[in-house]
Amino acid sequence: MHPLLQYINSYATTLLTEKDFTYFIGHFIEKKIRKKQYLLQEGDICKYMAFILKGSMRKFYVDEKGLEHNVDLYVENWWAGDRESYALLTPTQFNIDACEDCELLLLSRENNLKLQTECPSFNEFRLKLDELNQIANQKRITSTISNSAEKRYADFIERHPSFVQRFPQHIIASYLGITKDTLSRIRKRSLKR
Amino acid sequence: MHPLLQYINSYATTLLTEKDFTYFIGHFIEKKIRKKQYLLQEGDICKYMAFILKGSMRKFYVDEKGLEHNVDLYVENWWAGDRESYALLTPTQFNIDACEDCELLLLSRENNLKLQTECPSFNEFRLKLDELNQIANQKRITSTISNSAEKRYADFIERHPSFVQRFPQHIIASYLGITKDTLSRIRKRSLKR
DNA sequence: TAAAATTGTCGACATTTGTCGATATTTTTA
DNA sequence: TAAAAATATCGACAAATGTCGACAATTTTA
Repeated sequence: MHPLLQYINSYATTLLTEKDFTYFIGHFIEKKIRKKQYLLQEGDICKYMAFILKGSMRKFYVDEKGLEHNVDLYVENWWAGDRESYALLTPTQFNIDACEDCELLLLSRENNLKLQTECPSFNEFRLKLDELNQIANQKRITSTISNSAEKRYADFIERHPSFVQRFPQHIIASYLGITKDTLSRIRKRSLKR
Repeated sequence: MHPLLQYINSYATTLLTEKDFTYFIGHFIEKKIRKKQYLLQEGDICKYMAFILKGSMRKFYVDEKGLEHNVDLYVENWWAGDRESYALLTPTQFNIDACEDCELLLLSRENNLKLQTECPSFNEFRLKLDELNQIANQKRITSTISNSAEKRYADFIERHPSFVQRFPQHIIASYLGITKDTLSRIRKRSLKR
């Protein structure tokens, strides 16, 4: 089964048939991008939401001092994009690039709206996904405002065990809001226990 | 016009008529709660999402040391509740209480689902609200992981100027992930400029 | 209105985290 | 395969933030 069909149906109560899926998938554009290539760059309008079939990506912004801050990490079966820019058609402040070679399915805003009206399963899926997303954001915010760096890293490992292998430490550190040096110390300390 | 009708219509493209609204509002329960009373307590299932007509509330949890961490602040025209518990019917780890006397409109999960299927404007509104919510969460996460306490407080004032008057400092401090003492110092420093 | 609770501030000190330059190792590129 | 870039670690020191006890001012409660 196509991974996107499997994914959609894992969220919907009324399943998409293989036949409907053929129509459905026609609204997506296949795209491959190689490691370090950009899907989105600061100043662009985010034209597509990208469903990741294979590979990993990160979203980051560059502050006044020129430092990168990684705000999101993505792997298979996640959506990469800047929702603010996508919805409001404003220039994004973010960059998204590939951390590993990627296979993506791009969905434009127009096709997104089209599927929303034409395809009830997709609509339901969208609501469900937003719900889960909000739950995940709540957890991340809660952890970030109330825990030490050490506890945040422990939470991170628990929530995303595979990420530890797939993203370099300095990117994970930035995602957690700490420096690579601090993360390095935390890991060293944790070995001693 | 009823504030909830005004609110819904500010998000929907197809407006709710006054007549439809009469049916619509029938799905909500009016409730008043006084300052310091609880809407939700740790261990409860969150049965209702509460639309705030008047007043202010906070969502917080109590850590192992017995310290409160304020994860969300709410005022008029916001929704208070724990979405994870509401959607998945799991016991919540959060508490929600009133910071000022409140007038609320409660929407049960059943009525929520009912409105979703029966009322297209509500459905559209829900999607739109989730979208804005995610954008706001992205901003909060970005600020929290990449800025100093001082900059986070400046961001907070910019995004929620009225909150500074309506919530005590120690609650705002906790919301920002810093101690009341640190916030007190930050405010003192900022006076000198 | 008096007592109690809440709120905000402060100073001294402790702890956590950041900064920077150096270096070793691994991975990528030419 | 050699050179370059990326990654991870380290120590010394600096800066930011937390902890704690005290206290004054304000608000709430009885």
